[in-house]
Amino acid sequence: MQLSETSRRFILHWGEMGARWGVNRTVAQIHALLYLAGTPLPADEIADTLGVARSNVSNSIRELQAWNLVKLVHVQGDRRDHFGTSTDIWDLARTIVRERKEREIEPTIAVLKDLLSSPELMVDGVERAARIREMQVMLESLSAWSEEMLRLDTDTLAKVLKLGARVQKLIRGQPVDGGATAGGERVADRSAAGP
Amino acid sequence: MQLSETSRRFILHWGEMGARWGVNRTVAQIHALLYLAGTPLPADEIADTLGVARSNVSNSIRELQAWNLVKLVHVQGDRRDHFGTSTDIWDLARTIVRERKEREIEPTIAVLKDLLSSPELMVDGVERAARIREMQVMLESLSAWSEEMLRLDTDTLAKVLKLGARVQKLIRGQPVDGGATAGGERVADRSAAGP
DNA sequence: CTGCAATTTCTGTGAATAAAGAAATAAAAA
DNA sequence: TTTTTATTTCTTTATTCACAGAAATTGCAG
Repeated sequence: MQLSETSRRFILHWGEMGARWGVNRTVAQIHALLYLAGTPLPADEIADTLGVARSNVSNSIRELQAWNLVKLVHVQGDRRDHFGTSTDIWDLARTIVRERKEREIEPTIAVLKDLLSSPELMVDGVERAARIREMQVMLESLSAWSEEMLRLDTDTLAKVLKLGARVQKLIRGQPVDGGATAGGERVADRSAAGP
Repeated sequence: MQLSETSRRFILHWGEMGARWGVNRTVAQIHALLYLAGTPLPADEIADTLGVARSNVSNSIRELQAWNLVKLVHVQGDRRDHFGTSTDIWDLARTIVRERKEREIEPTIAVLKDLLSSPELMVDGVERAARIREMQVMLESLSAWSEEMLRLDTDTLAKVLKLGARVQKLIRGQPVDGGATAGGERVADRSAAGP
């Protein structure tokens, strides 16, 4: 496929962004290309268009499929596999958030819980244990919150975002529930956070 | 400093997580150590504790300072520089989000805007242009939303998270404003997003 | 069942990144 | 001012990662 200068720049930038967020540059570029194309593409065309090796595309596609970002599609009258991604950007965002949550946040919460249940936890003193606990509580909060957000359809999600921080006005002085607020018990000096 | 098994595991895991999100492993480990320690530490002690070169610590600290995560502190009766981080986990989360937003989201929005203002934009057809635009709109929404969230203090933020998706009930059928919802005009086939 | 086309897996190479050590600089005490 | 200690910067080495090409496998068609 022949790429316009605009498409080329878009793909290049997206590859760069991916790299900064721990995603392989080529993987990100391929996804950007499929998003822009809007229609499923065969692997060799992807390779040609981006100027990377066919095998590289194969592995990158496998990665994207593992992330549920790309699906195998068959096209009438063509033996080759075609690969496509959703053209709904909110769909894609949801998928990425969901996957990162499952692969990274949840396992981290599990590790923290494990550390907190260890019998030798207090060797370092209660303050350090409390900090590990605070981190766990925070990640749990974010996890539960994103879980709920992921269930919303695109239009509702967009509205919630638009409402933004104005939500706080609905909360002010109006307790959400009786539990302790996350990050409530702060420990240790804050000298390092000074101006 | 002597590390307990718990602390060691915490730091190792955090380094691993950092790596997955595009942060240098040592940089993440140093930050984890400072968070756990709760008190500012001199560079050589960090190097000893983590078993990395003194120069490596120097460079990593510089990086953490650039991220506004670590501050230089002076300790009475000690010539050496000490480095500390906030022990408020929500503080840290806010800082990380703010920095990533400024370094990566905002510049990306700028690039997309630039692409969209290019005279040769329509070379690829209106559908591709529309997809780039949708991405820009989404990032703008997220940016504006996070901007507002970052202003909230820890307690309010925790409450907003607890409220979670229940916010939607407040919205249902009750338009937030008159503008078009983000991601509204979907284009191209969705064949790739099948079951 | 044979042969071609498509695709994946494996392996070696090159590039980018990270880290160590050496050298240079800066700062403070004697 | 000299000496010692702390810190950074620069250079070299090592490790990791990405990628290409070759080899192997799969699957369809004749």
